[in-house]
Amino acid sequence: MLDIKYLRQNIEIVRKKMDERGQSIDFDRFLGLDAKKRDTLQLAENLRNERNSVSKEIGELKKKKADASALIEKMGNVSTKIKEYDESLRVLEEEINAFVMIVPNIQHESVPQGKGSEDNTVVRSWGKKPSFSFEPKQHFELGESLNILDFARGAKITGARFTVYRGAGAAMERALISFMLDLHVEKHGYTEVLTPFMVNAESMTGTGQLPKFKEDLFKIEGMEYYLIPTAEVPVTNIYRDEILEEDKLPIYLVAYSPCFRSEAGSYGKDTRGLIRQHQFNKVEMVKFSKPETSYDELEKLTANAEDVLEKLGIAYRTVCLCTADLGFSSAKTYDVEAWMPGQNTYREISSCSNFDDFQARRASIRFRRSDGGKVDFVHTLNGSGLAVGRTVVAILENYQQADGSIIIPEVLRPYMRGLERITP
RNA sequence: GGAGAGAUGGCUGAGUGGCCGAAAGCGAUCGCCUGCUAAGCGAUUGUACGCCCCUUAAAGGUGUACCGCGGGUUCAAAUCCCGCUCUCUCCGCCA
Repeated sequence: MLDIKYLRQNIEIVRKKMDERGQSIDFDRFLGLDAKKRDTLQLAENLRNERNSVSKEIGELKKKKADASALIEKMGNVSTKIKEYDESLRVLEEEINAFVMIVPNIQHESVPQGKGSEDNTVVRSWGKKPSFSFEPKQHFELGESLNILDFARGAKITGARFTVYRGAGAAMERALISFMLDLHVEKHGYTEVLTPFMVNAESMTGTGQLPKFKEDLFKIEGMEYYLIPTAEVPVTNIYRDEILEEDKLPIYLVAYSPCFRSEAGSYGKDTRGLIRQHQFNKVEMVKFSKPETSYDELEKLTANAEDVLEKLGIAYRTVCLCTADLGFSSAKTYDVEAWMPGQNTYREISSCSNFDDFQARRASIRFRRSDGGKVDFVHTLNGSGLAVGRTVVAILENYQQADGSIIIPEVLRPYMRGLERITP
């Protein structure tokens, strides 16, 4: 969420920024609520002040066995009035809170303006797209004919958008998870964490999934627990409601987790294959940074994601999302898109974002500056490193051979008992 | 699942209705002392929000709230009552 004080004082800037994002938000209503709240707060606090001092007098009178009944009666009325003010404050605060919770983040000045994904700008590309002497197949055809992906049985066991992996397919998924974790830990300086895969409502609110995106989540029946849509949620919330020491920053964490998404609103999209599943695996990088270095950290984080594809030898391009395509909580996002020959297109395989202090304010993650002891919000960042299922897709499609077999990228072989090729 | 105990500041820990935003100790910061270190002495040491001051911010002043969370009783709640959450111990069950 945005800083209410900042919002109050810079309303025109925020209005303009939200226009650029294609958001129409009733800021006048907010200003009215905010002014009314502060007036009411002032009245309530003045009464409390009176009650506090008179109550002290009453205590002293009683100690001297003097009569205090007049004061007690008067304070009874004051207390009733305080309760009334408190009630209207509660209502006002609820409305203000509901308002600020659905206002998106303010984009960084370097974010390109645009009206849709066609306005995202390509910032770089890497690698050579493979050329084939045959018509390259899509991953689901390859996976089914090699008997390593079983969509029909996934659908039988659970339903649409669930898949059974078998043999070398299952092994490749697991190998990728280990390979990615090892790379980020050994080469990029991250600490591995393994977190709960269900979280409570506070955690979902902290990272911005709640209250606005409830319909995208799976909720546990009868409990206030949700299945995580990304490890970003539990990992970022590790430090919720904490004040960190400046010398601990930046903190780099990397986590594997399955991700659960309802994919409401994407019916009919990517219905075949692994691209869009209700449950998929992901390795996620999360950073907690000082504000002054967070944009450098974003560049490094994105490079860390790209490094996975470079090690696997898969061509990619990196795009900077424009104002219209930016996620709710993000101030700036790079998507890394892997080349998928079977689909003859680039597909998103990682999304790396800087949230500035937007999540940190919601989740109350702060740090104490070592000079002066001032407490500030940290900046949080995260990025996929990478989406594992989509990486399997990229490998199958890029490394397919004329005979339908798949060459396994060299870096992955030690994680797959030395297997070099998947054959029918 | 059953029974019991507990939750106070960075940490330990006192506090059963007003003198408590909270003793004491530890830690930390600054200063003094000392050839250095240690010891010793003194001071400071939570967060949030409102208002004043101010061009803004900071600093400063002032008010309010916060003793796990949410309600209640009372002129007045860390303290009494109710509900919840979490932690610990014992029993049961269990990978």
